[in-house]
Amino acid sequence: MVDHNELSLTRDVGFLLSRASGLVARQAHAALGEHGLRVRQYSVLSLAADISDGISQRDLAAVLGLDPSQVVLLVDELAAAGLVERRPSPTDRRARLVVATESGRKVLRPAAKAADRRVQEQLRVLSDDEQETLTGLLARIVTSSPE
Amino acid sequence: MVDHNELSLTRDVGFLLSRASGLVARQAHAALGEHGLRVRQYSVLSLAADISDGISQRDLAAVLGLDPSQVVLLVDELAAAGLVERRPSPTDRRARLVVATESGRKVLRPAAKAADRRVQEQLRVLSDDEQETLTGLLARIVTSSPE
DNA sequence: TATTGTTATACTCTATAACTATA
DNA sequence: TATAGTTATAGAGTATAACAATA
Repeated sequence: MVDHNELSLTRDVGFLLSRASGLVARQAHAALGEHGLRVRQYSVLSLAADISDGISQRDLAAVLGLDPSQVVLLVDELAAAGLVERRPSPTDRRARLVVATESGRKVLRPAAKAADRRVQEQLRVLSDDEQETLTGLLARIVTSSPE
Repeated sequence: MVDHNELSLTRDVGFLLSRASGLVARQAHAALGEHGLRVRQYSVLSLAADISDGISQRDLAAVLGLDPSQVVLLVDELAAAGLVERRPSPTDRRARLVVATESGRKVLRPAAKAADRRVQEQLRVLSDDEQETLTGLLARIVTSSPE
């Protein structure tokens, strides 16, 4: 056995972020899998459902922190499953707006609930206030970072 | 453009953890790369250096949250570079203890400093107190999770 | 029987470069 | 010239299963 308090990694923010993220992602992945979604697909579908006019793939990539080429494949998969569709942008003939279909919204709602329930279970070591604090700190890191 | 405040993902802990972790890992990866290390290799080397008697691969896997089979490859790479060595355990002939070599410690120190500097730059949106709070919250999530 | 380390495999994630069509 | 989307590729991360040696 190993005493965690002796280890520099135990106080390393990068390591802790990676570990915590991995643990939570694993739970989310398991919960979403029962609804036929991977985490990445879920996040794309969630964004497409949030923005009723549709969102360009470029904006999807920016919000998700992904390369646009990765978004293409994710949207391909969701479109093949009938959960989103690509519509031509009325203002830019290069762009294609990704919109959640009715079927996509029907899948999204219970999937979101299932994932949230699982993640909440895992975060129950933190009080509601502490979870709020964590969310706020993480959001500031994310929004302050360029690119 | 997209207004972040309208999006459910912007308040999703799992998403924020994944984004923040990715952003920090990218910086750490860039800084460590200049010292010939990837993030995973760095964390193994750091643990091996912290525990002077050596640490079994099984314990490495447990602390790092990795599968033991992944640790084999990481230790292979570090051993090939002369940064760690595998010693037979005096008490268990199945186990092999991973120990940092003198050369490994010489690589580790500046690498750790470079990575820390880069990550600190990225986290400068948070005060020292806030960083402490974040670290504490993350540590509780990690240590409270089974497996 | 269970555990330590190992090999193997497959899938996902991440990073990059290059191309097309439009702006 | 620059941008939106696309295709292609390669390396790294992650998840499993199975096996030999040892406990």
